[in-house]
Amino acid sequence: MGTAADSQGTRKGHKTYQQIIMHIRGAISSGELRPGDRLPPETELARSLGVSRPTVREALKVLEAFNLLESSTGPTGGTFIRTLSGAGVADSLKDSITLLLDVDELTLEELWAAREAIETRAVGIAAARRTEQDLATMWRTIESDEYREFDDYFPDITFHRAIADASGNRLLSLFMLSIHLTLRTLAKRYILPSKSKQVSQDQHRLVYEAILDRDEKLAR
Amino acid sequence: MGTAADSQGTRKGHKTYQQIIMHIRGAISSGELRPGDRLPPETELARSLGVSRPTVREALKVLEAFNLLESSTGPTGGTFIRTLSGAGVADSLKDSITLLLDVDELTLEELWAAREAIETRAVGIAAARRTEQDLATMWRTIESDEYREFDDYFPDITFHRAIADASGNRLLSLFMLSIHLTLRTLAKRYILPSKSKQVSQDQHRLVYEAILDRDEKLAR
DNA sequence: CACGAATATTTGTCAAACAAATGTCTTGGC
DNA sequence: GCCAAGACATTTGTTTGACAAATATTCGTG
Repeated sequence: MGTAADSQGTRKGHKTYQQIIMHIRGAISSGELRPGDRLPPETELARSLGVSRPTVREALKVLEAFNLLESSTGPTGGTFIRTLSGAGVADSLKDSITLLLDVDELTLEELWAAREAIETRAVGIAAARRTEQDLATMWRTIESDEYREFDDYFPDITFHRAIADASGNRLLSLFMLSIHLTLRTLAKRYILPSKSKQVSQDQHRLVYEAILDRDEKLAR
Repeated sequence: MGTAADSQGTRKGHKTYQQIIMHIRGAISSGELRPGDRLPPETELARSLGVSRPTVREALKVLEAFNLLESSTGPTGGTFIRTLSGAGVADSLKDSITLLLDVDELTLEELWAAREAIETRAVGIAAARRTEQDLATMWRTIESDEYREFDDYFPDITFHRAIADASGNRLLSLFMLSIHLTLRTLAKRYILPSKSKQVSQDQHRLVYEAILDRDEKLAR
């Protein structure tokens, strides 16, 4: 068996609501259910699955919490398959990382070091495979007005995301984004001393130019 | 607002069951509820919160799916706070990554490249700050019989985890573990051509000796 | 003393209903 | 004919009450 209990009861699932979770999850994995698709109403789902509505709902609420479904009321409402995105996963991951920090299963130093480690690699990869479009995006984030107004706490995020995206690796981007979201969450709790925006911006321009020159070492 | 919808309704929570999720989650974050603690029975919880039991259950099932709670029946049973661990988060993350792969929001190449990127950094950090105990653990994984019997598909996992652990960064370890769990899951689906175990083992010994010598470049 | 059955407790599931939200349709007025 | 306001229909959200299943404890009996 796995080192930890399998989340979502993906393995055993002898409980009814877990079987339903597996069922719907599998349908999404196989492409049988695609983003935008609408599930039958809960009562009908319950009937067709041969279970009661509360049991169906327990399953739906779990899948909803994992950003796989979304529900709304009304005639045009219902339960819909969400568009799966790294951003959604990163947001969930942010919650988990925040919790680990809260219970001291992780330190702020480790979080920061991980950010540095991943970003360093991402910059290296980005420098090697950058495209004109990536450069344009990065340049825009440095120049734009929106850049400064984006977030009082971490205006950096947009820029760092651009770097991660330029690496062309969506998993690294996901990890980076989750770390940044966590930092932003922390910043909202304890008002961190805001770094000088101008200094930050200058540093960004240096990194940008290094990537422009494909100079991996300098970029790091 | 956030770039993506906040998972678990952490933000708004105008739906009752989401408020309960927030409530319990907050109690765990603040340390009010600690691992091993037992929640009141569902009926009593419902009464004290002023809601119905199905509503309470929808919240509990979500928290259970996130590996924060576990339930069992019987007099000694009930709902308990789980010990939060990176392993649990990594396991959940594995499910999400697997789903992203299924719907082509991620490629196997990106997964593999991310593993390489993170591990490379982890090895570098590990080489710089390795302890005798870390070395002992790594050596044991190379030598032990258990090492070979651990998993038919990826006996590497134990060794790679030892590397990540030696980096002293639990977040990097978490990321690494989630990637390895994903690979193992994929390996179980499609029986991958098994790499030569002896070759793999020899490579591991080389990495080990490099870390022993604190030679960062060679380790990479 | 040992062992099995009754028992108590807690989660798991079911059933039927009402409340809230939200489009759609109808109807009345102009 | 057109438009707006209210009635209506549909779907999720929530409540109530009950029964089933699992399981540790207790009690009774050999």
